[in-house]
Order: sequence, then structure tokens, then C-alpha cells
Amino acid sequence: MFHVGGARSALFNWALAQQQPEGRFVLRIEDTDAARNKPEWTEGIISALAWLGISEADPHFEGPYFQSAYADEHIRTAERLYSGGQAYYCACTRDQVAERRGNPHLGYDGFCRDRGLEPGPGRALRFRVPDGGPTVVEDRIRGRVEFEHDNIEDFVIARADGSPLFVLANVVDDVEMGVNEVIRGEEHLSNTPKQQLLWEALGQTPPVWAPLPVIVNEKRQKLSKRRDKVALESYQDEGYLPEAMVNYLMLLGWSPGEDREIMPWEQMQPLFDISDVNSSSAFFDEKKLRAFNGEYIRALDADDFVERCRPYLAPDRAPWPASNFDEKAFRAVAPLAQSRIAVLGEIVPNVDFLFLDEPVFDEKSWNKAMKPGVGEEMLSASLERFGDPGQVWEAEALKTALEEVGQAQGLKLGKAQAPVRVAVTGRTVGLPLFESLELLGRDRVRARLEAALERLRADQAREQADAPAE
RNA sequence: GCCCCCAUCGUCUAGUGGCCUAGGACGCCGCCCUUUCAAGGCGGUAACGCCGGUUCGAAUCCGGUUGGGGGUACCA
Repeated sequence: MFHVGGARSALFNWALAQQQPEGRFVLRIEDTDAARNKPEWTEGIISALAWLGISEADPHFEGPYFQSAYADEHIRTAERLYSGGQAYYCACTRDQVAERRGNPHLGYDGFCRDRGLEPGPGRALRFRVPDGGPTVVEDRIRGRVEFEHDNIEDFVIARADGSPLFVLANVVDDVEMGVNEVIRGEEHLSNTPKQQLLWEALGQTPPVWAPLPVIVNEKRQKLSKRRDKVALESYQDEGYLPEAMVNYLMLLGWSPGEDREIMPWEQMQPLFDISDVNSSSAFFDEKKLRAFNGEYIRALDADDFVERCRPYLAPDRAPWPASNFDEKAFRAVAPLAQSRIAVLGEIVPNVDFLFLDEPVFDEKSWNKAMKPGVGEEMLSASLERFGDPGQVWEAEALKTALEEVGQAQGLKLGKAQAPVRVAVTGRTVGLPLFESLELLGRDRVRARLEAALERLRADQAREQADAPAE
């Protein structure tokens, strides 16, 4: 599963990488265990990135990398820091530290700092944070952020079993890969001075940091996998277009500074500047994403639209019998649906009546359209009218016909069409009716009108039976 | 608790001392169009958290305050 927050970071990185001929987008999977144990997990990220247009085939793309690729170097670096005196072994347990400090929330107290402990069982390696003075982080989004060393505890860089911690592994990887610009979530900001200290201890020039403000939910909390809908895959599945997703994500915390917000990647990418990114957190507004997606869908040309709908019409997903699908009918109706759907998945309920053996009646729609009197009158009258062999079976003529049927009942077309629509499609809302009738053909339309009429009469009979006898 | 970050319409943002009686986009609300629903057109609603400074002048600079958020592991 790929997180929308990760997707935004990736896009920002990607835009920057593409702005320079030599630019690289390095994808590093920072979760060592997951990367090692769940290859499908990283494959998911790769395919989600490819969906967004960040392809492994592109020369700007590098990765994925796993920390395990540099595992030996992690260990060597830890040893080097120890022998250089920049790190020391510590035998304290968490409980011991908490007891000494009287508060479990207070950090490490430096108990073993000058004990000169040798490596040994139960001894973790801690980084010796320099005395006094601040570490200044140059942050491309906020400017300078200062951290007093007094507030940074001597943090552990290697566990008692010798395995490196994230901070160390991360820095070693960055050094190895020549990373000079780090764009990632703001949750890492307080980790950054530690990393910078490590870079300096290793005699390296630290990279430029760009901790992106987090993406939040409606309650202004950082999006969480448990609580919020964050998986890019689920948006893809519902029928969001990657172009729309990219466009929307880029606008979260950044603005191209022009009046238009809908802008293709090619146009947006050169405009992007990481230092223009906002420093405050942004709410992921699915409604706005939907609106963007609708616009992108409408901008598709007819054939492209049909092809993009294809996955939702496939036998494994569509609710109708596969053999009922009629390519010609779908192509005829697709343009009518195109302006009516905001995500591709919605194509199905719009066209299902064409391919289902019988329409699926929406209960609310039925009750609304089949009001006493109007429903039955309209159904039987139009059944008769459509049975007239002289009736031309073409949208315009059908419209005229139904108008006349309605008039005879004293109904305007708006009211008159409702029972017919529900009888034929199952719902009160949907594609333009007369085009639908034309495509369905006289026989199927008449059969459905008849079936609805039967159902309606059965309803009424039941109601009468249920009514208390006078 | 401690450290750090943030603060303009409901939301995403424009805005870097006068062009701001604060602009755009999404949403929302009207009206028009209309066979339903959309789409489209037109119009509307709505914000500089608060208090002090600095300045001829502050959404923009400074201080404080309040409110949000993140971090604080031998997690990543």
C-alpha cells in the first residue's frame, strides 16, 4: 500500500529530479523489515509510482534501494564512530534510566558517557552529542531551525546485538548514495539534527533538508493508515485518473501561482520549486480531488474514455452476464455518461440497465416514480403507444411520443418520463432517457414496461389486501 | 513534562509594508439552460485567531498569547 503522503513527496522529488538533466529520484524503502519480508509490499509502491508516471524505466528514477544493501557499511560505520570516540557503549536499561531521572518521558541521562565501556552483551552504542552549542538545520521550506545540543539526548545508533538503528542506517545510505537533498515528511524534522550530527561526525557535508508538512484529515491529524483512507491503490481502484491525482497532490501545499489549478504535469513540473512549498499542514480534500477527476474525465477524447472504462466493464467486475455486453451500445452511450461521472467506477451503475437481463430496481426510485395513479397510467399508456407499429424508434420521435402520452395525462415531460425511466433503467436518475430507449430497442422496452406494470399491480393488490377491511 | 513546527474564506491556496473595501480553486447557496441527473453559463456566501508594539501606513515585520500539529524508543 502506498500512502498519499508518500505519493506527494515522491512527486515533489520527481519534479525536482526532472528539472535537471542529471537529476535523480532515489527511492529508498526505509522500512527494512517490511522490505525484506514482504517483497509484494515494495512492488506495490513501484506500481503505484508507475501509475503516477514515475517509472523505473526513466533515467531519473533510481531504486528501490533497501537499507540492507549497505548493511555491512552500517556496522563498519558504527565501529568507526566508536573507535573515534564519537560514540560509546552503554549498559543502561530503559528502566534504569527512567528510575534515575524519575520520569519515563525524560531522555537518556548520559550515565555511561564517560565510563569507557567496551562492547559487550547488553550494551548498545550511543552517539556522543557534542557539548554545548546548537545544530542548525538548513530547511528549504522553513528556513533555519536550531536545536540546542542540551535538548538532544545521546541517542542509540546500534542495538546491543549490533544491528543499526534507522538514524544511522539512513545516514550511511544517504552518504553512500551521494544524496544531497532530502525531501520527506515533517515527522522527521526532530530527527534531522541527529542525522546532521552524524553526517558531521562522519566528516561529510550534510544535505539540504526539506521536511514537508504533513497531510492531515478533517480533524487535522496526520493521516493514518488505520483511520483514514490513504492508500493510493484504493483511489486507483475507484477510478481516479492518475493525471488528476498528480495534479491534485501537487497542489497540496504548493501553488503554481497562476489562476488555473488544473494543469498537466509537463506544465506544472518546470514551475515547481521546493522552497515555495507551504510550511503548514494540508487537508486531503477528496471532494476537490473528485472535482478535478471529473474535469479530467470530461477532457478525455471519446475513445480514450471508453478504454479507461474498460476495467470496470470486464467480466470479473461487471454485474451483468458477460455475453450481454454490447460494444456498440456502450460506445453509443459512453459520451452521455462521460459528463455525468466523477470517477470511472461510476460508469457501471450508469450503463448497467443496457446489459442486465432485468433492471435492478432502486427501492426509493420505485416508490417515488410509481405514485398511485400516475405510475400505472403512464406505464400502460406508453406501453400502448410504443406498441404502435407506426412509432418511429428513434430518440427524437420517442420524446415526442412520450410528451404526447404525458399531455393526455395532464403531465409535463419532466413528470411523465419518471415512471418510464424507472421501469426501464431501475432508477430515477440516469442517462438521457430517449437515447437509452432507442438503444434498448422496442422489444426490450416493452417487456420492461410490462414487467413494471405487473409489479406495480401486484404491489397495489398487496396493499389492498393489507388494508384494514371496512 | 521537554523539544520543534504551524496559523488568510468550511477546504487548498494567492499575498513577502501601500496595488487588499484581501484574489483564485473546490465546496455550499441561488438563477438560467433542461426529459431525470450531470455538464455548461451567470451570480452569491465566506477568511487575515487574539493582544500589544514598529511604521505616515501591516494579512505582510517584532514580541507575547491562544489554538493546532509533530517528535520525544535498543520503532521506522
